[in-house]
Amino acid sequence: MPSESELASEFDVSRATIRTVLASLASEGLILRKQGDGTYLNPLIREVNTHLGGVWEFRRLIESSGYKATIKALTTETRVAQASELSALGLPPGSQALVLRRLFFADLKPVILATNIIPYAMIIQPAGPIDGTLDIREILRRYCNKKIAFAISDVQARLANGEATEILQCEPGLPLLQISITFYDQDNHPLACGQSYYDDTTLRLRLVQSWG
Amino acid sequence: MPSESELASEFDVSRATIRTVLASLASEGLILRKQGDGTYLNPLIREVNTHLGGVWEFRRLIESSGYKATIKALTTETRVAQASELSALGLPPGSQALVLRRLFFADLKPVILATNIIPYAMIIQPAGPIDGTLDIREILRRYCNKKIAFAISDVQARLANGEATEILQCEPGLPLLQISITFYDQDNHPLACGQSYYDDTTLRLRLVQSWG
DNA sequence: CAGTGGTCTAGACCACAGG
DNA sequence: CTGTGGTCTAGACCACTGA
Repeated sequence: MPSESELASEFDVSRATIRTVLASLASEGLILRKQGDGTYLNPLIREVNTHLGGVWEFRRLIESSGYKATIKALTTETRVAQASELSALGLPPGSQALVLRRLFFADLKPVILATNIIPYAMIIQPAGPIDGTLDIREILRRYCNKKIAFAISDVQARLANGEATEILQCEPGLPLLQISITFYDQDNHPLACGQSYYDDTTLRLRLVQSWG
Repeated sequence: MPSESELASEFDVSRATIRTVLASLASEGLILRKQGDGTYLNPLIREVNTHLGGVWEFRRLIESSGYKATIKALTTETRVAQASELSALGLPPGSQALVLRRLFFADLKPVILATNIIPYAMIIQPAGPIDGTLDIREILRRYCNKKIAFAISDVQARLANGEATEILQCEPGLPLLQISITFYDQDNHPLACGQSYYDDTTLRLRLVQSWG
């Protein structure tokens, strides 16, 4: 790649500005920087589908694995939140929540079953019909006017239960990745949570980590 | 937290220097920054054991989950590398490799069974006895004079096989997390690879991801 | 040796939040 | 309005690499 100075003069900005951009690319492992030598593209990066732990961006994850991603909204219902959801979202018992059930396909194969829970009180009223094929970030932005600052996720190995085997069309007893995630805003308030079952036989969860 | 200007004058450096540090902390989700307001510590960060996808730093992972980490070196042998190892490491068929087998304990419970493969040709000769309790980064640095630039890992759910159930003292058929990783240097050459089985019943793999 | 990235300075202006 | 973080400039010196 061109040197920092060359890039700086090419785009007519200071070298410091170029450096901030390159630093963020390097932290994701997209480029490799060698002091005294130069900056190089990482040729292996095409094989990676997850950067910086964004394990829940399923659409991008499927597409960067070379499949066509389609999202099918299974159900959109309002119900009383369960105990685990109440504690994750910091809600009082009996709170209503919007539950989005979605299925992600890689090409035509169902690979991820995702359930997202949003406190009903957080949704801007009047709540029109919610587009279940949207990214969770976009849903929170559009229907709740909230912005995700960070998320905490648990990754576990779980056996497929009855419902998951049926929807994902897999054998009972197949081990699946279970991803439980909670999204927070900048004030540390939980915005939404979710639980996903990930069939890793077709779609590998592959991530890169770099050391500057 | 103190403002950028305050920190700059306190440590007698420029604000740009402070910003570099804070930016790296924010990218790991350790602090939350709000324009027009201030910088805040993320109080939830104690509950997270993995930052930036460092899913293979098992010692740190165990300790940050509140357990005492001990590492037991099971075996250290030199053998012909297997097909999957040859392809991961870019070696010709028949190459010798050093195989490190290690067991990680959380308190007294075995939680992670890790196997690391290092090309024999990469080890600085004469090879003394290798300390199997060292971090893989430290092993590569000390015995190979190599530095890891980045790593690519696959995370999958797998059923415990006979050997893993025995060593990890778990039920046969228990789903485990399988982490397959390859380490690379700055020139994109593979340095080592590894395969680990992770019992997530005691130790949760919990990671944070942030959006600036 | 010349050129690279790594680090740093001392300013500047802007967008934004809170009182 | 003041103070915050976000962005940027135009320099500087250093450590390191490769020829």
